Amino acid sequence: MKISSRFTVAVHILALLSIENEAHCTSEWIAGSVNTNPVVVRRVIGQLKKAELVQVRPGTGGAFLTKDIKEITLLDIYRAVDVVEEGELFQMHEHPNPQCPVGANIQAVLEVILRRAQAAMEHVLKEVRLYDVVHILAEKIESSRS
Amino acid sequence: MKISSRFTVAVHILALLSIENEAHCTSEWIAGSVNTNPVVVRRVIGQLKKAELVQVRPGTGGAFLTKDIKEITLLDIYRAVDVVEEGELFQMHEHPNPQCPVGANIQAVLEVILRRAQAAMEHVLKEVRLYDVVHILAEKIESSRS
DNA sequence: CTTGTTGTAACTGATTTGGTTACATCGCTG
DNA sequence: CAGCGATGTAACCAAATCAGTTACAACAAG
Repeated sequence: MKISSRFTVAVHILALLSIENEAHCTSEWIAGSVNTNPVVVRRVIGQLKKAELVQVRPGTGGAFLTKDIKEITLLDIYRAVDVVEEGELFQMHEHPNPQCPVGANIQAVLEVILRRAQAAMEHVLKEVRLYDVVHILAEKIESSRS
Repeated sequence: MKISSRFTVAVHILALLSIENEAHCTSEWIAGSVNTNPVVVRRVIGQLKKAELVQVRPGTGGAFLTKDIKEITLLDIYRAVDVVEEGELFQMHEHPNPQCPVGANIQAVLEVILRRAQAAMEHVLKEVRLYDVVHILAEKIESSRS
């Protein structure tokens, strides 16, 4: 089971908006970079708009960032695209037998541990800013140009 | 997107085998505690067998642990049930445009970061032994008995 | 030989995902 | 003011995955 590519696509889009900030970034153009369908891009951008990370010029089109890339963490993006419910990365089996001592208590025990595991993962995302991604990306682009 | 309940079910099963180690633990009996179908239990036990965490008495049936519960970590169980491929918790979108500088490089940049995030999560699982789960569980059972 | 259990295959319905078509809406521009 | 290009959204689809279920051959013990 994998976390939906919506998340990595969203990071791709935002990095693109940052690096190509002069361009007219239409959904079709972005879709060309991601290699997907423009509607998929618009759906993701819709979620990023709700999270107030981007705006779209009405009528003429084209998306752009609304925040400093130092102010956006990967966790913000991850939350924006709603790819994992808060505290529910791990699925529990519903209704274990309350008559069984193990069944009655296992969920509570696991919940604490698994939330901690999920939090550790999300903590890493929180520590990485879009700025860092763009920065590393720009370095790679620069060095591959030579 | 959630990680399959196979994992939490597997932990439930192993904790049960440890706590009720005198009982004749058939798949049907275990299914009664988990509240699922015996075949689901057998499937999970099949994976736990491959990982050499349990054995099943042939013919007469009944599963039992083959290791000390201090020697089994939640990560071992998580790997046994094969619920997330190694290093692939996050799905990337295939074939971003190599002509686009961002498309050509974004994957490599993200991979490093996302592997780190996944590793952080799995590290927490590695630090928790089945022993710890059983221990907390036994405490809860004891206190709820009063 | 009968009984109880396992291992496995096969099928199901539900859910999610990503892709696609279609279309109303809205600014810009000629 | 009419046409063009872009957006937002609904609707539908195929593929994948899950968990549940039925069915059955194999096996050990009594």
